[in-house]
Amino acid sequence: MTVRTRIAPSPTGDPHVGTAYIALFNYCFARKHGGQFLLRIEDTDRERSTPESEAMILDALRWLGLQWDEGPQVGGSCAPYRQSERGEIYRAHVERLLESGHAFRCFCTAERLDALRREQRAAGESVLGYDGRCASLLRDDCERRAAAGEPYTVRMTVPRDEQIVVHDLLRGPVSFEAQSVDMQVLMKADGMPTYHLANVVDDHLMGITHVIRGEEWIPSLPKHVLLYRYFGWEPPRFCHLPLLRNPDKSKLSKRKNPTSILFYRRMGYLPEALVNYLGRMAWSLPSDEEKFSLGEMVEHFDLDRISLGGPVFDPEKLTWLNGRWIREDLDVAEYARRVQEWALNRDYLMAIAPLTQQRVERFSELPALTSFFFSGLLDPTPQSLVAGKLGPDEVRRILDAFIVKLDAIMDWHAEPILAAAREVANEVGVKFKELLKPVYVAVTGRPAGVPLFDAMAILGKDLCRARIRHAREVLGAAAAPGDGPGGLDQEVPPPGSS
RNA sequence: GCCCCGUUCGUCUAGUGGCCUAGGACAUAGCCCUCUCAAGGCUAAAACACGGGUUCGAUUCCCGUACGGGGUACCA
Repeated sequence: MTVRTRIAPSPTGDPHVGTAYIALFNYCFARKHGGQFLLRIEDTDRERSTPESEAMILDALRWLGLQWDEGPQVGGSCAPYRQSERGEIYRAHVERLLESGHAFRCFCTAERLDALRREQRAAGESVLGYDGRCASLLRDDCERRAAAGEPYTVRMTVPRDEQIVVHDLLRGPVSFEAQSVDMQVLMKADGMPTYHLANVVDDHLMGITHVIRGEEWIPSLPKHVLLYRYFGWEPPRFCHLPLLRNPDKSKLSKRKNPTSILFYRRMGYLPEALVNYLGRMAWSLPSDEEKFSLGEMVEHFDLDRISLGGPVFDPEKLTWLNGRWIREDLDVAEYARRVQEWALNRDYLMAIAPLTQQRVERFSELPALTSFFFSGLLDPTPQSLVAGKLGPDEVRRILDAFIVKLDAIMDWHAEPILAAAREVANEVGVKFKELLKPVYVAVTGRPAGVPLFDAMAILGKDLCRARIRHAREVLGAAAAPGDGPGGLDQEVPPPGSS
């Protein structure tokens, strides 16, 4: 049996380092065993999935050297590899479950489900979840209501009084009480499958032998094995990797740490170094040598060498590793070429040129005017950030609000960024012109220069976010005791990568 | 609340019952090298969460506790 693994990102945002981390382990495992590594796009969430995000994720994985054998842009015998294009397949499989009585139509409204959850929580019930009301509906009635156009979802049934035991390659047997498993929705009212259904159907149809994914999926393991059983399929082997963490040990999130691969590229990290560092997360070479190439990782890859404690993603150590790659693996010519490729390339220079041409009288003025385009985090002083008419508190509120607004921008161009800034000025109740001053310093490190929003568009969302957040921290530290940075730490799960 | 997973220096890790006086690395501090700064070299401080078993012997195996994390959606 040929080993087949996959990375199944959902295109709902920037390419996440967590996705690359999971992809890396899948890639290494497949390569090590002479198998194939597939890429599948899990875009069943119509609200949040975008083609731009998908393109960035594919580009980022390629940049890291994690080329897939089958998937979008490559093709393969199991095409299509985009779930939004596999609707017929899921519908047919849902039909099978409906026929066999392993699934039922549910006509409950979102309101009722919300109320149900609230009641269950208030009553302190030990098991939360769907109460099974529609499970007992008569089949004919259901079909009639469905045919009449009443919206419905399809849920899976769950057995009672059973221990569901699943073997995880790293943890051994993991067991669950069947009655604690929710009657999961398999097909949403819009006709799209949920992750649980699509994932099982696709993994089977695509011949996936080993599902290597994040630990966050362990709780839904029983649903998945139940589905394999209902379909009469042999389940793949499961292996759940520990999650990458923030310094406070919570799941890695962009609020607390830059998580976009684009950010690391923009900061001047080498793909070799980033892959190497991700390979050091929860894994080690038998020799314990810290610096290794993707090829070396493949050669020595062994799931048994994975440690289960969730590793904290440490940019400082990544930086040290990157330094080693720069000075040990590039000759001078290659080093120069990489630098050129990084930011001294024609595209980047052409983006910057129109902003500077009217503002210089000699080329030698260029470095000072544009240095922030080639920098990482800046070091604005508290004084420079509050140099305008606004007080520190207002500046704090501006920066906090701006970060939130920026996060919501999908279409990263000057106009939406400008619009966001105007909204923030309104909300905080300051003049737009006054708002501009601290933001300008936070993003460029200087009080004035090239047009701000064009510059931000070029810099990219992550670097802007990181700089503004850094400026916010600078201000927080300068504040009175007890007035530390606040309002920044609301947790939002990063896009999952399964 | 309930379910599941985890726990070696601040951080990444080595360690699969005796080789452990627990090793390496990042970060920190000191020294050396040196035209500056890096890099490099040397040194220092720094960990087996706790309590019970099992065993001649537990960092390593089992149980419990504590702590951390994840899940609990018509998101993945």
